[in-house]
Amino acid sequence: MSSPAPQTLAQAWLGRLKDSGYRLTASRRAVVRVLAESDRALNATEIYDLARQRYPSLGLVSVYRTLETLEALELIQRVHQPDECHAYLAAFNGHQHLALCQVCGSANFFRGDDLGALFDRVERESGFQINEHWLQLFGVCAECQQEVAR
Amino acid sequence: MSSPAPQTLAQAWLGRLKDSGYRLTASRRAVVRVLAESDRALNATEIYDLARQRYPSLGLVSVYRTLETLEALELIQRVHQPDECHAYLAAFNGHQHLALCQVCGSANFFRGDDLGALFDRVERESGFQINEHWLQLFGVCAECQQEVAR
DNA sequence: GTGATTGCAAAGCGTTTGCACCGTA
DNA sequence: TACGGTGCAAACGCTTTGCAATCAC
Repeated sequence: MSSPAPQTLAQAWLGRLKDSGYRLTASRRAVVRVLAESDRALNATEIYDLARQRYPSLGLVSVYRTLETLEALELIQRVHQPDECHAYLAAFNGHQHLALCQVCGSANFFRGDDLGALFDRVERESGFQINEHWLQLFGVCAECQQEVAR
Repeated sequence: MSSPAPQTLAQAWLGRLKDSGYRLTASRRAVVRVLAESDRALNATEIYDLARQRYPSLGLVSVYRTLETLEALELIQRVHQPDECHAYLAAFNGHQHLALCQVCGSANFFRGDDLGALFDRVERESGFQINEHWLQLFGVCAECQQEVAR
């Protein structure tokens, strides 16, 4: 039932799809590869345009349906930004947080171990019970800073 | 030119609108009052429904246009949530952060003084230059916890 | 008086649904 | 072969635009 050890993220996702009872089709492969290989969050239209380079007869509807499936399997996650809240990115496990570059759009996860004290304080002071949190940083990644410096 | 000291948040916003050269109309007053008096983030349709209780001939288009104006003046801010990213809330100055109740929807700001160390660490370890950040907590407010306990 | 603002209707855009055909397992 | 998955077209819901009438100043 279980697939062989995957060499790439895309292969791992395809294995998960197969193991979950989904069929491996050209449409799904194309969408999966685009998302698994991207370092920035992409919306449906962007994925559509990129994936059609590999598989021209892909339909936009299949992109939406594949996004829904991948999100349900927690392989990808939706990313909210000031002017774009329907973009998707490979999901990470555990409590990681996002740093989004405002120049190139690249997304990087970082650890947020130091947040515990803040959460404790808020719960103590306000009585608010915290179930979940979002922490996102917006700025300029190291690479883009070097671009500007040149 | 400047308006008298306002007694309420709604009056303060109307003063800012007037001082900025906007006319005070019944539509704007209705939208301003609804938003200034709400403790939860509201989207255009919710504002429309609430504001028409005060001013029935209000048009939905005016809600959208007033939201645009209030956001440009930084009197309100857009709030992103997992399933709703076009809701608006009174804006707070300085670096406050949001705690959103998943039961009643109420929004509360809290201080995040303790974040400096985390940001320093991220900048040092990754070279990412942080310009802005979003921190939102999702959970249950003190009032709703008591409701459940009853 | 006059020009900003309004509500209506229509257009626009991104997303979802219905359906007959296709291709994976 | 069976039925899950597809692409197309149409429907849908939210938001924006065009415009003549209105109303704040």
